Amino acid sequence: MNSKRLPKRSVVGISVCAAPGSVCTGSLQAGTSDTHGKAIAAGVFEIIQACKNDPSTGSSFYALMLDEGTLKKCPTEESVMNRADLKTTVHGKHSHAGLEKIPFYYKSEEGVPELEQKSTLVPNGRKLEDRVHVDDKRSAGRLEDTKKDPLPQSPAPVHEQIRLQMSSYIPVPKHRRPLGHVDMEVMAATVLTTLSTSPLVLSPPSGTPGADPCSRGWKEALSASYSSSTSGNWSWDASDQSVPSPPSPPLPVDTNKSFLLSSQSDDNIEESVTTHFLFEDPIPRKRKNSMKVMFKCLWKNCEKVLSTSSGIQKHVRTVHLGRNSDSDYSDGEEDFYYSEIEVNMDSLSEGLSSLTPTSPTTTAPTPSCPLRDPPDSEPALIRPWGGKTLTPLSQSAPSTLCHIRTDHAYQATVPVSIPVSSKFVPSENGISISWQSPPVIFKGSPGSLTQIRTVSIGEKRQPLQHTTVPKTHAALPSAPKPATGTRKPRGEAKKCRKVYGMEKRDMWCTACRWKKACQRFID
DNA sequence: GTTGCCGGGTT
DNA sequence: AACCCGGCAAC
Repeated sequence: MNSKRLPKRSVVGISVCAAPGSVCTGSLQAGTSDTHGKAIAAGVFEIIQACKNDPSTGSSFYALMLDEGTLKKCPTEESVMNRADLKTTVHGKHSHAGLEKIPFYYKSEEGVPELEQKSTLVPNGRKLEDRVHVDDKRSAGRLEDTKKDPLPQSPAPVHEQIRLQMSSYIPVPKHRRPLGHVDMEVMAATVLTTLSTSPLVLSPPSGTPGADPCSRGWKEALSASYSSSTSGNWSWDASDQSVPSPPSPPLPVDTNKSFLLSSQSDDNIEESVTTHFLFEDPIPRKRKNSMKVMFKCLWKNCEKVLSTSSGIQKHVRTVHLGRNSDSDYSDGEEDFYYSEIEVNMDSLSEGLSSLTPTSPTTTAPTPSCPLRDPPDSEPALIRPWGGKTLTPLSQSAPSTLCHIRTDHAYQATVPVSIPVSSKFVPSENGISISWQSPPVIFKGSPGSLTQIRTVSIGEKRQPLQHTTVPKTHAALPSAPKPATGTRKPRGEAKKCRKVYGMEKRDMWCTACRWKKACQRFID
């Protein structure tokens, strides 16, 4: 993928696995073609609504729903595994590593399918791409064996074959209109609810070896997807070394989102909730604690943050993608250009509360990274703390936070008060926040956040070395500033006035000369 | 009273 | 943005 803008995606697959006795759902969607453009099961779309293990029989049940609305029940995982139209495998005896990330199949704009496998956990030492190919070949071969039809050209035969292969299925009226994704999710929720009431679910057995890794894998997959969707840096998990350099803006693809991406609906919040419900994601509970999910535009130099995904989608679609603002049509491409972030609303409100006329920081300009040296009015004075050189990287990244430790930097506040420098603008799409900081995940209690300032010890100060702000630095939404309206306590360090005296006022730092907070002897 | 510095004004 | 200063609050 060399292009910065990823091709449109049409299909996303998500693996599904379940702990013994547990329930999980996900979508498993057969693509229209494999990585070589070979058509397999074109048009077949199905979702594994749920699966659970039956320890008494050792088998698993899979509830499958085909795109025409047929709900099927597969008594064994093999019956799922052997499905010719499945591009990916559900957990099985041969994938005991448990965690599999299913490749994301993107359909490029040229119509040439591409495999965008971003993250691969190799269960059996095999690359997942290889695995997919093998599976595809195996599937194709099975088709050939059974039907003597080398390449099924239409979905209909495949469907028929699926029906033949299924040991049982739950019939659904065929004349039913094709399900929308929301309907599918509702149905999935229904299935989930049904299954979750099973005693097997309520008292999961302690471990069938074959299924246990699945549970772990599922949890890990969830965890990985969540972390990747909220970490703010768009690196994949540690096992993922095959990620190409991310496009600009980075690609926020995670499992959950991939699940959602199959939908063209604008109402992704509801979907998200549904998804969380379906996945029994602990995230909502976590977020109850004043954590609000915001959606941040990842477009370069765009810091737009909206409270709703539809809003950010519309923003991306209209502002960056140049789509018609009237049209709600979404091909999902916008999803690449925004990410989900968590905002600690407590911190935010705290920051907002400081946006009062009495706030001493409201006029704080956005931290910037001036490359130039400040005009040095004191050539004889050694100032190791001033005039540091910034790397080109820090220049090119406007959102990169930089410490400014020049004598003129008194106006540049320490970049910690993100909410303070935020603009909180209500909009029709929800709350819009614009800030000049990188995507930040606010985690942990605000009380644990401390304002980081360069510590000076007397006049022997080390050159500023942590130009690149540590990650923890960015996670300082609301440095516990003194209560709004109160002054910053007077520092302990001597200031230029005391050090140099009035007679050497020209040796003072500029801030001191201007009766600003001393920048040379920072507390 | 001294000192630090915020807020605001001027250039 | 750089510069300046009134005024406030902590010492």
